[in-house]
Amino acid sequence: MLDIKFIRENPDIVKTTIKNRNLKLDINEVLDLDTERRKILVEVESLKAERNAISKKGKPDKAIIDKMKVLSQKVDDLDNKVEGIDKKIGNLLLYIPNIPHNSIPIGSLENNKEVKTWGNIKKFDFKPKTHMEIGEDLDILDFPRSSKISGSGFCLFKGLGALLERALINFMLDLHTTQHGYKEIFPPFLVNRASMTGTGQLPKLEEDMYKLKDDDLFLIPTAEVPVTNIHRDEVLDESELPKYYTAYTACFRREAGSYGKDTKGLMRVHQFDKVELVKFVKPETSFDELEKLLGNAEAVLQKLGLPYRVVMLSTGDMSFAASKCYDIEAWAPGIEKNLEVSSCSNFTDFQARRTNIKYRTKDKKLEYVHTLNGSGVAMARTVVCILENYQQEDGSVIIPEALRPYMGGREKITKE
RNA sequence: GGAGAGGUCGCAUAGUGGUCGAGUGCGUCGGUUUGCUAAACCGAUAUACGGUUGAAAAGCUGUAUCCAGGGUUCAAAUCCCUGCCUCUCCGCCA
Repeated sequence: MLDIKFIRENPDIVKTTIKNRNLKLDINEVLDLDTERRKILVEVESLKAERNAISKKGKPDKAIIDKMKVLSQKVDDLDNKVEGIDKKIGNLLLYIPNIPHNSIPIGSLENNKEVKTWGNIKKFDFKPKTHMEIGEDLDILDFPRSSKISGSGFCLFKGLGALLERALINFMLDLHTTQHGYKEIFPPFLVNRASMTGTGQLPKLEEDMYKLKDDDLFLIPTAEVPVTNIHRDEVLDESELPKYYTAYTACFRREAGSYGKDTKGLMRVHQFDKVELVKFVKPETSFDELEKLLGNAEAVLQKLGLPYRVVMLSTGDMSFAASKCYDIEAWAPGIEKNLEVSSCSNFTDFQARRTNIKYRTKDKKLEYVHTLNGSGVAMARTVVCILENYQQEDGSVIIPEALRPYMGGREKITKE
């Protein structure tokens, strides 16, 4: 969320932001409430000062107690008013988006800017199969049975398919920890309400989350949630920054409201594996750190030899917490689609304010850190791309060289 | 799951209703002293939200915060209730 002081002092910037993001939102209500709140604060605080002064003198006589009763009643009333206003302001602030960086295009979906492509789209001498067909033919993906076990939108990996999944997890974690300087984290997959609110999934997106009602716990939709919350309500020292974390977790998404869209195979499933990258950095470095983060995610696809493009999202297409965001889309020749396998964002201090993560500067001041995260990368769709890009006419799938050490030296997936 | 103990400033501790403007020790920072170091001594030592002065840096000032949320009271760190977390023991368990 934004600082109310910033909104108070820069209403025009905020209004322009809302317009550029194609949102309909009136910040005048917040500004009016803020003015009213400060007016009441002046009044109630002076009453409290009076009460404290009397209280300090020790046991009062009857007349003074009567006066204090009246005074306390007034304080109560005004306190309730302030509390009510605070709640309203808090709610409204949750819907005011982050300020986009001035390097990104203004507009919506069609204004997204392709900033890079890598690799060559492979030409096939035969009609390439979809990953569903490949998975079934090789008996490594089993959708009928995952439906029996759990319902639609799940996947059962078998044999070398399961090994491929495990190999990808290990390959990515090793790459990020040994080559890119990230610390490996294995967090809880269930988190409490405070954590979900901190990273912004709640209260807006509660419908999209799997929830354990009896315990008020949520299944994480991404490792971003537990990993960012590692430092919630903490003050880091400047010398500790930047902090780089990488974590494998399963991710759980209800995908409510996306019925009928990309529902086939592994493109949009309720549970998928992902290796996530999370950074806590000093404000002045965060946009450089975003470029590095993007490079770390790209490295995964390059080593796997999967062609992709990088898209800089426009103001209208970016999540409201992000100031700048790149999507990486890998090509899947079977289903003939670009699949989003990573999204790398700089949230500036938007998330840090919400999660209350600060750092102490050399001259002992407290500042909010900047947080970033990106997928490095999301597994299910990457499996789609590997199967479809590396398929052979005989039905087998060549294993990318980078993964072979993780698959017992195997070079090919064939029917066992 | 059962029984008990506990949660106060960076850490450790004191604090059974008003004089708590939260004491003390340690740590940290600044200073004095000193050939240097140590010791000793002196001083400082939070955050948030307001108000106000100022061009700004910063200052002055008020309020809140003793795990969290409710309650009692003219007045709560202190009394009551609920929740969360930690520790000890018992039970169950991969």
